[in-house]
Amino acid sequence: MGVGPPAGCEKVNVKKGLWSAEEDAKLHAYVAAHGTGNWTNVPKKAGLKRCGKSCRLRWTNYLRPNLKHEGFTSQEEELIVTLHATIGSRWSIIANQLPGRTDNDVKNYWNTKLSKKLALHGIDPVTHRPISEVKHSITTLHIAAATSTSLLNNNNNNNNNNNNSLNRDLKNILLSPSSTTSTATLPPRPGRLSLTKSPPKVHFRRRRRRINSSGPSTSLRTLFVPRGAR
DNA sequence: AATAAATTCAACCGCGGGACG
DNA sequence: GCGTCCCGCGGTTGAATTTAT
Repeated sequence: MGVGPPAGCEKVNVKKGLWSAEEDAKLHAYVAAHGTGNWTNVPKKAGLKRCGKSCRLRWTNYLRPNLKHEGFTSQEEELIVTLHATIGSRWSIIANQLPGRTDNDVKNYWNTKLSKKLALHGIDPVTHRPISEVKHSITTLHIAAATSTSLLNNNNNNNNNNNNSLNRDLKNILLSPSSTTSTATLPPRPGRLSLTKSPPKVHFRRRRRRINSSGPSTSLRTLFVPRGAR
């Protein structure tokens, strides 16, 4: 898995980069005639020098009908912030709540606008807590790190066993520069799934179900089901 | 007007995981 | 159970565009 390029993407003459209007028209015409499904074969059948993955992305993020291409409304903004505070960067789930928006749209909008907007208002965009509160947590963490370092140094004197690497890793986590700018090592906030960039996927897992549609092809539906459920 | 810096966003990448033979 | 195919996701990149100097 994940070894080498996806099928159809290994050719040297496969085009990359921005799509031309002509390519868009070809893809649009193909999907209109045959529907979506098995993207691997789409480039060949549609007469495109692209890999299937690129075609799928172009379709889902840009050409698909009913997509909104105008700016986000304040209501949409509010919903994104609320959902991000609850479930973190699960862009596809957030986008599902916003008709006409793609996960890529939402992700880009968050990264370029909303996170900065929140920071401007003194809200940490990762934790959604006031930045002053987060800074206090970081200071506390630094004190804890210093204490840990001191303890580790004492315990490791004349001791060259396997625990050294374990302690070194612990030190690295506690003392890493990222811990001063990120809350990844802070304890989870009650009522939230996680504080990390990608909340742990213990609550949901993606399941795809092949469904028979009335259209010219079958397609897959993504479902989110609790872990352990079949 | 020139150009450097910042911003935007479409597209790419790598990976996880379901379907299926 | 295993291997392969394929799709979808989140993170990242970089070209195009805009803004600042």
